[in-house]
This record gives sequence, structure tokens and C-alpha cells, in this order.
Amino acid sequence: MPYDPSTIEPRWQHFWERNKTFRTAEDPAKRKYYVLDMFPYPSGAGLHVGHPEGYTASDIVARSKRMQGFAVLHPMGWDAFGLPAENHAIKTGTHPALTTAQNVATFKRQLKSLGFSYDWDREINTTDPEYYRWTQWIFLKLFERGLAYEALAPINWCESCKTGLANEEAVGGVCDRCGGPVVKRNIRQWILKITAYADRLIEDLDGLDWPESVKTMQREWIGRSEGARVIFDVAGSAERFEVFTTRPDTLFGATYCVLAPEHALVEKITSSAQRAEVDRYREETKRKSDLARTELSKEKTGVFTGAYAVNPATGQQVPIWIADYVLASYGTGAIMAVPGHDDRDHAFATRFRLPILEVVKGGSKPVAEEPYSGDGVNVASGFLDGLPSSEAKRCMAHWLETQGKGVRAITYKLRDWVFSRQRYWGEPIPLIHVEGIGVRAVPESELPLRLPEVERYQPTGTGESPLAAIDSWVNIKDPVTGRPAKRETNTMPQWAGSCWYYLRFKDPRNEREAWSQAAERYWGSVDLYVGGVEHAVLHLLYSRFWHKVLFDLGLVSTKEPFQKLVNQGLILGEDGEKMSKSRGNVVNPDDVLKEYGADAFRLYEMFLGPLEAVKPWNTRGLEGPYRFLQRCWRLLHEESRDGDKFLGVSDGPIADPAAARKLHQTIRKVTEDIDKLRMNTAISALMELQGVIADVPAPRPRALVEPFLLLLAPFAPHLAEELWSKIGHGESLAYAQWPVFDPALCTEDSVEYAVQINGKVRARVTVPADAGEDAVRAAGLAAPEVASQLAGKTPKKVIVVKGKLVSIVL
RNA sequence: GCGGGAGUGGCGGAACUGGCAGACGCGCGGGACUUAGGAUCCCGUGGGGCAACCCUUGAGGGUUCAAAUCCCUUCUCCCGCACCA
Repeated sequence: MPYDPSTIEPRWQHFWERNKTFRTAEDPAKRKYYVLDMFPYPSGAGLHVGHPEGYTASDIVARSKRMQGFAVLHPMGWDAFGLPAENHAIKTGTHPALTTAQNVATFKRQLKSLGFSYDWDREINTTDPEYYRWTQWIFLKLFERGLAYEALAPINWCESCKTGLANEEAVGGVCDRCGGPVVKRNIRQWILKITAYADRLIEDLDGLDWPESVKTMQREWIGRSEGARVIFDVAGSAERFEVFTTRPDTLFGATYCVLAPEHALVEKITSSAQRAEVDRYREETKRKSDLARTELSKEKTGVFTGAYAVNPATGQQVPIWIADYVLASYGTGAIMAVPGHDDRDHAFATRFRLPILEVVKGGSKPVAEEPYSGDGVNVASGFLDGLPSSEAKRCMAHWLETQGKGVRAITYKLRDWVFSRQRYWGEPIPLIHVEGIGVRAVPESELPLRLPEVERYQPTGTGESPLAAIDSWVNIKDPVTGRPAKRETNTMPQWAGSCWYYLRFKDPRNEREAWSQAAERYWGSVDLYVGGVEHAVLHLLYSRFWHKVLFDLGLVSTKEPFQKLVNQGLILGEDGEKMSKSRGNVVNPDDVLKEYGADAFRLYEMFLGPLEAVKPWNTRGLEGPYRFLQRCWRLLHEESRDGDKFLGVSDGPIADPAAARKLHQTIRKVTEDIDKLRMNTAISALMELQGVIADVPAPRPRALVEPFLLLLAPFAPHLAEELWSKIGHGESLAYAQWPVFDPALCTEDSVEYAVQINGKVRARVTVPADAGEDAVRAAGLAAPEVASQLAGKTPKKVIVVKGKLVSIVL
């Protein structure tokens, strides 16, 4: 029988399962290592080849760390609440729990067939009441801390999903999930005060070993701006309004103000002459989707209100306009416009012929032509004249504060997290509304608050979830006062379950608490977190927020949940395009496995290129790793007509010093490469070593074969186990000791130097590795090709680079 | 527009801190074994030239004994953000 993954692989998968090889426990004698994959949403389509990329990388790390003596936590679970299962239920009437269970079974079978070393005893599912019980419990902690509040607020509403969305899910006015348009709608909401943690969410990024791009995305999403709020009085009225500006130094150049069309003051200050036009504009704005409103190319629009404000610095009256380029939801919903020094204000002022003043010197053109938004020196600014921008800012902020006309202020782009979904398939929010009293938490003893059975999953579209239709569930008595009460009928967003799953993995079967303190302490932060970059500002921001709240409550011992983050790059289709059903370029891992086996699949995905890079799939490329595995097989087998003959191994030392050297160099390289997640170059090194071992006559020395198999094991665990057992080991190699290299054995005893003359390689000389610089120089100059080129001339300069080359300059 | 990343053989990709560009693999060419080969093994494989040699890391310039790597200019592609005052 030649190398046959279809018999080897299931055998070892059963072996691992039967023996619970990868079951993990806290072990005070060992150092811990927590390596986590972002758990998947178990969709109906099953795994595609993108999933196993990150999973394979983390599995290689987990397996090698185990062999290096770490207690390794490497779990897997299911992020199973969410819309697809619910939409399927609406169409077919199948309960989402049933669909979810089927999908989970498929995913699990596929993951097992890839030989991942998960501790399946720790499997969790966010839709399991024993899990969401604790999701609800954490929500109550937030509620108790005043971090959850109810509000009737204009929020992002997806027309096709018929649910409200968080800001993070509606980027660019488009629904993150379905791509449909998002409109503003006033809906009663539960909202989490993530903004209270904005500064810490920024500051603590500094200590994390994350891709710089993800940190930048989070910083920009939080969008901290320092500046001042400035009070403008409305001329001839007792009304006043505040604006937020990052450039208080330009206040002398504020020649008009703009309110967001939705601003409450608009109603009161609009003059009767302007009333009709203002009303028309506000109506128009309301109808515009966010998408249309943020359309960048559009010319700015706006309407004069007929009212004037008083510039607190100049005392002059400036017109108040409304325009949709000012957002109601940011800052104070009102701005002072400084057209001389702001691009947007400049465009607006030009269009509506509003005055443009220069108050900061530094631009290359007159401000009437081109705004200058950089720093400079103040002019035409009264007491600020002559001050550089940074000082002028400070000076003006101070002046505003002493005059009672403003205060220093910080504003964030980040909004509080809209946490309600008007859908069925999510965690019920464990709150009740008691008549005459208000909102009360469901007692912890009553958790989990189970999702009731419903007849119709159809979202109502009215802003109520399908739960609202179940009278028996909704209408209850307040357990404290006995008064009539109604249950909260909104459910939580899908992000809730994933906000803390990494904590539950530490103690997944705990029935008394979400996790024990001992388990939490032992496993600490996730040491390596592997997943897609698409969660950069969603899951990764939300779970950091929850984690910090839990930290403040003394429930977790670290400030941050994920110490090191790696984003695997997308695998494209063979056509170089993103894999998608509609393009028909989706590769199904089941098909690949059938033909080449899991080991070849794993090797191939890792060999493709750097983990983080986007790279195209090429099914033909699988031949390389597959052939490599066959060659590994043949290190111990001889092919013959009636099946392969096992060759065994020989005892005694490695006779060939070159082979020993290659072995130790490879141990070093593979160990380092796994550490840096450079799996592609590690595999290349293993291929080279295989070639060297193949040149040693059979039976090949155990001393050479064993370490090779151990190095191979994290990458191709099935074949490695098979061969390991064939050379006489009764136990799995999963905990065998990782090979250690001997630095002395890594060094060559002679080195080839390239000899360059004027930068061109003209000769090669081989010199003993311990030769000194002078000896190397002499050997280089003595090379016959060099002597003829020199033709008796004396070189101007000779440079010796140790171990590399001799450079002769004529 | 702003921010980030990347351009290396026919293809995926290697190259430590500036030190022999093209590791490893795919593909391709030749050969061996074979009834057969789309299996396996061996040899070759950046381009040009009979050769000595010359050219080659998106393009152009520079620094250096030496540049894929550092500096300047420029082009292209990918990702993120996008009226946030």
C-alpha cells in the first residue's frame, strides 16, 4: 500500500478522539498558552477553504507548543445566533435551533476531518441556554453599572433585515450584513455606553501586539478630537447654542454658523420669511438616506434661517444656516464656520457667497481662493495676533472659559452601542418593565431567560420583535411587587455572545458561575488570536469594551482580552477574484480532502504564502505538498509490486555530518518560523531536510528520522503519527518532546565566499569556517580568476564580509 | 481626497540588520522505468548570446566597494476611512 491518506487520517482522528488526546486541564507545573480562533457562524454552506487557513496556522502553533511542554488551551465553538438561521425559519418554518444544530454538525465533521487539535470537551454554542444564561448575566452587570440605558433614539434601521443596527454595522449608509440601504428611524432601544470607555479603548491599544492597521482602524473609529465647545448667542433673542470646534484659534474667522437640519433650535429661530424654505429643506433631508447624504461628490446644500448669531470673539453678527453637511449626531450638531481655514466651510461659503476671512497666515494662496487648514500664525484675531496655532488654541480656550463663553472639550466619533435587535433568534434581554415603577432586572436566579417558542418568526417591521406577540411570555407579574409587568421583547445583537466566549472556554462546564476565578487567572489573556480582519471595529472593539467592564468589576484579571492578534489573508478563487457562489469559483474543502487528504490540504494552505497575505487558490498547486508527503512516506517504505515494504530505522548516530548539520539547522529554522507564523518557509525547510534524509541509504537512522517526524507533526499530524507509531512508539507524538537544536552542530565547517571585483562576482573560494579575516582576504586575492583580472595591479580596497564575500575594488 | 500595504521568473512565492537575487513548490523541457503514463524517479529551467560575457527585483535618478533592501521623483494595484467640524 503506498501513502494513503484516506486510511491513515480517519484512523488517527479516531485515535485522538477515543483517547481524548487534546483534552486540556490547568496544570500548575506547566506554563500556559492560549491560542484561539475566531469561532465561526455555522452557516448552511459549510466550511469553505478560507476557514481552515487561520485554523491550520493556530493548530500548528497549538501542536508545537504542546510538544514544547506548554499547557495549551485550544478550543472551538459556535457563534450561532443570527439572521440566516432566522430567515431560513421564516421561509421554511424550521426552528432556527434545528437548522443551527444541523449546520454545527456539518462544521464539526469538516473541522475534525482536517485534524485540528481542539479540545472538543470545551465546545460551546452561544445559542445554548447554559451559555446565554451568562451572556444575560453579563448584560445585567452592565445594566447595574448604569452602562445600559433605554432611549427612544433615531437609529440605523435596515429595511430588508427589519432591525436596528449599531453604528459599526451601518458603515457608509449600507447594512453590514445584507448590503441594503439603511435609514434613520426612531425606535425604543437599549444602548450600551461604550463611549464611557473611549479613552481606555484607545490608550490600551498601545500595549497590544496587533497589526498596526487594526489598531489604527480602532483609533480612527473611536475618533477622539480635542477642542472646545463655544457658546453662540442668537441675536435679538434669549436663545443660544453650542458648537464644537477643534480650532478655537480660528474663532475670529467664523463668518457664519451652521446647524444640523434636525437641530432643535431651528424651529425656534427661523424667521417667518425663511420658514417655508427651511421647512422644505428639512423635509428633504429627512427623506435622504444616509448614503445619499454622505455622497461626497455632491455640491453642498443649505438654507439661511433668517436668524443671526453673535460671534463671541468679535461681537459681530453672523448668519445662521442649516445644511446637511452638519451631522446632528456628532458634537453638538452645530458648527461655527471658518471658510478661510476649513475645506468644507470654504466650499459652502463660496457657493452661497458668504464672507471668507484670513485669520491664520501660512497658506500659499489667498484664502478666498483656497482655504488653509494647516497651522500658522494668527492675524486679524485681536488678542491672538502673532501667536502660533497651538498657542492660540490654548489662549482662546482659556479666554472662553474666563468669559463663560465656552469650555475645553473632547468629542468622539464613536457612538454608544445600539444593543437591541427587533428579531427572534438572539438572547432575550433579561429586563422587565413594571407598570408604574419602571425597568427592573430579571433576578439572576431566573437566568437563563429562555427564548420562548413562537409560531411566526416574521419580524413585525414595526420596531417590535416577534416576541412581543406572545402574550403569555410578555405579560408577567413583577416578582418583587406583584404588579403587572411586561418583558423586554428586544433581543441582543449577534456580537453579544462573541463578546466573552474566550472567557467561557476557560471553564465551559461551570454551572454555578460564568467562569471560576482560578481558571480565569490560570489561562489569562489569549496569547494568540487568529481571525479575519473584517472584525477590526466590530467584535474586537465590543469585546474589548466588555472585558474592561469585567475588569472594573474584578471579574477578570487582565486589562485586555487578546494580547496578540493575527489576521489571516483572504484566499481568492483560482481566477484571482474573491470566492463567491455567484462567480462559481468556490472551492469546497471536502472535495480537496477526498483527493489529497487533510495533511496535504493543511500543508498546501500554509505553503501558499505569508499567512497575512491575500493569495489565490490553485488546485494544481496541491501536487507539491502531496508529493512531499509521499516522499516522507518513502523515507520508511520501499515501493514494490505487492504493496510497500516497511524499511524500519537503524540505531546509532547519524553517520553523515552534513545530514546532521542540516537536521539541526532545520530544527532551528522550523522552530523560529512557527513562532513568527511563517509557515511557508518552515515547510520549505522541511522539504529540504526530507531531500537530505532521502539521500541517506535505508534503513535510515532513527536519530535523523525521529526529529524530522516531530518537526513535521504540527503541519501533517496524521502522517507523522502513522510513521511515528510504525517506528515503534506506542503513544501519540502529541506530547513528545520538541527537538532541540545544537548551535554547534548548525555551523558549517567550511564556507564558500564569493569574490567580487568592482561589484561583480568573478570567483568563488572555499575557506575553513574558522578562518580569520586576513586568511579569507588572502584566499580571495589568490583565486586564479582574480589574479588574472588584477594583472599585477594593487587593489585600492578589499572588504571582507564574514561568511559572505570578499569585495575587491580596483 | 486622507491613511496603510504591496509591485521580484510563465505562476505562488524566498532573500537575516545593505553583502552571491530567484530558496521551496507549481508549471514547462529532456531522460529513465513502463504495454501505457495525467504515477514515480533523475536532469534542466529568469532573459539574451555560439562563446567570453551582458542584462534583470514596476519606471527613472541618487547614496555605497556593494541596493529587491536606504534616499528622491514617478506609475500601478490592493485594503481601510471618507463632509466627524
